[in-house]
Amino acid sequence: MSEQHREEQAAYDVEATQEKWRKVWDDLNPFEAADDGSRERRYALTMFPYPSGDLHMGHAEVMALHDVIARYWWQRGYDVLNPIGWDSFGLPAENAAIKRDEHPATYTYANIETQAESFRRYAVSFDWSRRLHTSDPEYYRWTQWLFLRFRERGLAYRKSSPVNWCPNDQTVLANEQVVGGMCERCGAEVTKRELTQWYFKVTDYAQRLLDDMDALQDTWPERVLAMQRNWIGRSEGAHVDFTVEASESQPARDVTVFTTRPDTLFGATFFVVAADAKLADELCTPARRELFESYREQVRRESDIDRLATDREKTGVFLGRYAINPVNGERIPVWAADYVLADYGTGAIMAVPAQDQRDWDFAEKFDLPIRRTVEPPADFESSGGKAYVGDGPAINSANDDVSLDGMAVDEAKRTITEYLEGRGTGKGAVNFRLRDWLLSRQRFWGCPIPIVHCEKCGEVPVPDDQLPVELPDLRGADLKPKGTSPLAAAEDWVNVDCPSCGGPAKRDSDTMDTFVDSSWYFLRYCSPQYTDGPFDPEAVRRWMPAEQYVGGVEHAILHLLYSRFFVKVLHDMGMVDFIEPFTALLNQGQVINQGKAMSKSLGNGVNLGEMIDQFGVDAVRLTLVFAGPPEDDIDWADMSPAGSLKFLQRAWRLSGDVASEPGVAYDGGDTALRKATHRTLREVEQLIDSHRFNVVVARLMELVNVTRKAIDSGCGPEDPAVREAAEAVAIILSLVAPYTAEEMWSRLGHEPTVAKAGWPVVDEALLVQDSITAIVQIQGKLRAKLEVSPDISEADLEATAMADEHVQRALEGKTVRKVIVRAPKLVNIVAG
RNA sequence: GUCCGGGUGGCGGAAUAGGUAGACGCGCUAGCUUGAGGUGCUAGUGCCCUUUAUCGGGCGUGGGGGUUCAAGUCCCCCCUCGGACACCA
Repeated sequence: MSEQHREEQAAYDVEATQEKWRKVWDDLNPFEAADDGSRERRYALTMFPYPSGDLHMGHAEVMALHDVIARYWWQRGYDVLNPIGWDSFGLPAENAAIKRDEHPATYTYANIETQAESFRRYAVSFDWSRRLHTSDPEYYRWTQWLFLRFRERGLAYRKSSPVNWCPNDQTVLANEQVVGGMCERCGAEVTKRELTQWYFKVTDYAQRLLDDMDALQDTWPERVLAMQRNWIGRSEGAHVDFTVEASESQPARDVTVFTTRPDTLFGATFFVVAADAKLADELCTPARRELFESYREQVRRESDIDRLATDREKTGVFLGRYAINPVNGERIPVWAADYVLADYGTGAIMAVPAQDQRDWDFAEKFDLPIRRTVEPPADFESSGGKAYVGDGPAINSANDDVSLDGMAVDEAKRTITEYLEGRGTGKGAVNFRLRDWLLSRQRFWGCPIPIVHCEKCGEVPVPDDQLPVELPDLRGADLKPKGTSPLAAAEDWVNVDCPSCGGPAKRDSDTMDTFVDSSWYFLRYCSPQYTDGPFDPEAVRRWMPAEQYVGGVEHAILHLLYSRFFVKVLHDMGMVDFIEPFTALLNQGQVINQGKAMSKSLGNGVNLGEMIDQFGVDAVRLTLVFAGPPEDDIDWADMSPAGSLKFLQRAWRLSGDVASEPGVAYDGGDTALRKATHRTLREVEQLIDSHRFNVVVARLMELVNVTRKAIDSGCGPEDPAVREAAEAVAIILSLVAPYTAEEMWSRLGHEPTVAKAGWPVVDEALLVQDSITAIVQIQGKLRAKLEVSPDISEADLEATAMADEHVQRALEGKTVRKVIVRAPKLVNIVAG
């Protein structure tokens, strides 16, 4: 082979190859779901992107991993639904547009086009015919429709309460969007505001959201399930009624507390109400008023971030009142403090300092009594013990009718709860941390809430036949956040006739949280053009639930919890027949650089476009898939896209060396190579099922290596087994590197597209091994390897092992005590 | 503090019905190719000892203990890194 020829053989033109096949694929359009019942259906779903800027390394990783699954399903002959769309409403687009003095729609749709083009170049096997954007009226019409149905079921309602307020974005935030006291989007410190807002009643579904996770136990990442359980925060305990004594100017009243430790009721030595709760205000005596109000001011000024500081000094004020402990009649002082949360439980607690560290700290600070009602272990006090939260016999816990003394915590809880229930002063209760989902936003770029407020009729839903309530254009208007929705200023839009009485009325001017849009998009994909409802129930029955959902762990709570909630409500409405939307979930890791998340401030960002320009789409995809297990982070600094490109060229070169004709019978081919090919195919099948894509690549590399050897120094390029192997390489490679695979396929004499070549049928006969390497251990240490028949008897294997010269030498002067034989793989000799 | 993951060569990572630790790749070393560099190709590469080269030996999966003929894998204790939640009564 001449040098020049070798040079030509050595590499293909990455750029030109991409150009060439892009056009061919556009014409072939191979990835539209047939949905005709001819083949078994599979739904491969990936979290749809938010249209800010172009695609980045993170997108590249998810899509590379997701596409391995989708493309494998195609090869296996399934009818695959692999749709794409954009989560195109939302604050970041609105903020960016304001900054650029553009309309959010202009900015958003321009970004979508850029991203769509990048996805096509990146060669993800999407069904482009089902593309959707949540900001299209055809889509949000049904978001509004769903909102109205939820409202009819009492699951969407308005209430006034203190809400999380982002002073920067000038809008409210759901609890889930406050991260560490900061706005999830912009990082500003979140404050509180009293506002009337729309909520979804997720709390009605708390128990079911928790229970139904059992079905996801083996197919969702444990940490996501743990985070959701944590967020739902179910705790069992009891409600206990305390009577707060009358003061000079105020009547007596009952106040209920929630506790998980009703067994410690005899140890309650004071009573605490959340300082920012209405209850504190109501209980406070006139004499303590001034102190209380100044304390409350101080609490309100504290942002959530201050409250997060650990080891904070306890603060509080006495409210001048006393509560009566229902089991021992004791008068205990009522305090207001900020360590009790207004929106958890009832906003009031019984304080049991002996068994709760927070109460202990408070008692110490304000010199309040402490009385143990659970006996700590003997060495507890001497080792500086404070609050004791462990198990132990109850002490000091008896009145004339009931005694807990001597009981373990569980038994004491049961006993006291029954006692309280019998007396009507308490009962067993379950409490959840989960709050209702606050969904209204005072911003422009979102789905309008389809409600009209009429002075006469009150809240009036916009009739279904008048949907969608479209966003007014407002081009040129000032969209800057002012604390009320910019929609409120669009007079032509806001002022309408009441749909009920025809009188003057105003539209609700808030828009919905974008998480509402994304809670049902996966259903819309099943029938994106459907006009009689949000989705065609038949289409959804055919495709849902999605077999595989791929996306980032950042949505572990928000999006995934809300989507689960939506599906359960739709199930109760009889619109879907399943209760969980996503059968399996895969959270890919992050792409980081030099040990740190990529960021502008660190200047360690890796530009996806540049990487693709330099190494090509396939090499970038291969690098991301080969880097490690999909759920682990990838440090780009440790990766070698140049090495990936090198491998792709090696694989590609095989296709040029195959000397047999397409369609040749493989039967007569070299058995060793055929075995390697079929073993690889079987292994790859299993590896993909268990998401070990990095190992798939390793096995593929091995197959390329043995094929290379077969060509150069084995059976030679004419052998049909070489063709079989090269074709298998192209098909496996098509899951990760579609351009190179297509180029190989073409050079092997086939028509496009390799993506639908079909997975080769594994010949079981070729998986049978003629011989197997048995190992011989002495004292558990490897001493010899034997090539033996796979069905060798135990006796024969032992005899062969004992006869081996290495074994003989190692056993010299020793007595064999015991021989363990596991035919055909192992012999272990114990000698001494 | 609580919960969830991890700790395997210089690096990314393979390997669990307990049975050859380090597959595959990166990097590195030597050689060939080349005017040079790169690419490409061949060989080697866990650590230590022994040997001219063989042959061979010892040690090795964060640390310590245990179960077992046999432990990266199972059990107990500890160290450590990462993530999530965090005054949730």
